[in-house]
Amino acid sequence: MPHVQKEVERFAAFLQQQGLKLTSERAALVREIFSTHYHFEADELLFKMKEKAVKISRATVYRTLELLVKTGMVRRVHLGEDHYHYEHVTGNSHHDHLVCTTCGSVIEFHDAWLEERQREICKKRHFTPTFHNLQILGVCEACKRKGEQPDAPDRVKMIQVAAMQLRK
Amino acid sequence: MPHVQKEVERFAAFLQQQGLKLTSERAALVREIFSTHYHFEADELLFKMKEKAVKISRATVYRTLELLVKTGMVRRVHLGEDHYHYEHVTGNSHHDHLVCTTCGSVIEFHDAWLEERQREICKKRHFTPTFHNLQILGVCEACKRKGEQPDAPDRVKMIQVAAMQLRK
DNA sequence: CTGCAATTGAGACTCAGTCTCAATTGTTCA
DNA sequence: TGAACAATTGAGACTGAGTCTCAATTGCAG
Repeated sequence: MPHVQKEVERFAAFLQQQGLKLTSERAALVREIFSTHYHFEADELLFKMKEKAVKISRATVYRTLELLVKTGMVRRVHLGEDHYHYEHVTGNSHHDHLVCTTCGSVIEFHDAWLEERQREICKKRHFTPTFHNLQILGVCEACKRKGEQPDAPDRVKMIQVAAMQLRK
Repeated sequence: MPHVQKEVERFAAFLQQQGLKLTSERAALVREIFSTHYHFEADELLFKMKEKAVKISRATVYRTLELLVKTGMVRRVHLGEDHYHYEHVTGNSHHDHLVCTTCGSVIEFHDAWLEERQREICKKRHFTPTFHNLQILGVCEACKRKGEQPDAPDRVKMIQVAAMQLRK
């Protein structure tokens, strides 16, 4: 990922401008976040850092995510029915999510028409939108084809278990 | 609210059909839920029942909400950036939400065009939708007019405090 | 190189929500 | 009507994501 360094610099610039410091922990987190494509959870990030033997505390992970959300480099999203997920924001535009309730996979999509219509709805109600969040829950093609197979051991659950053990 | 009794009966029918029982606690909760219009939180409901001197435990509140969600009489929604909220479902159709991030007020809306477009998007991706959740966050007309006033003590926070004290 | 504000880690804490289990209650059937 | 028994309840322990505190550490401006 050649862009990662650029993202670190973007964050550094923001920090400086706010009178904040670019610490090694913050840089490491940004590098990690921007070198993967997937949506992630805070604990999952914590876990990955431990795996790489980069020691960063839970508190710092959350604090850094908060800063990144403030800069707009990371977005907090609801997926499915659970707690928060995060996704990094690169130049590319806003998108929404199709979430498979069987396997947890996420398909991103963007639809200009949908966005435009939302703007119209807001205008009609004299509401000034700043952000929106649309998830469509359902069943993805692969799961539908597989039919009612017993729940596969899924990635999310495995991560949770791993994170729990770490916590000790 | 003359409809409330009808809702209790609807729930009773569902329970019977599942071999479950209509207890006084369940009936009281349904009556409470369907005699208010607003979105509510589980703890808020618990609090209201205590206020009315109807003793119902936290566990029962959550268990009953779960049943009501299963019947489709109540819907679980994300509003703003927090935990869950619930809303009762009467005959009327699905709707989405405009959520004011300043005062927490919620405007419901329904737009057939939006819904139709979503169906098309799903079809194109071979995704079988079962449900969706759209919130548009922003600033409502009243708050915009008031400008940048210091945060008013809001309803949500008050309820949380009250609920916390109860918990003891 | 120094000084100091910003930052960190460890772990206590919060809070919504879940689970357990003994005691209670609604319903079915005689 | 009443016995029998499964479903339900309440109290409180527990969980897990996220927040807070504070002493020790670190980045950076001068």
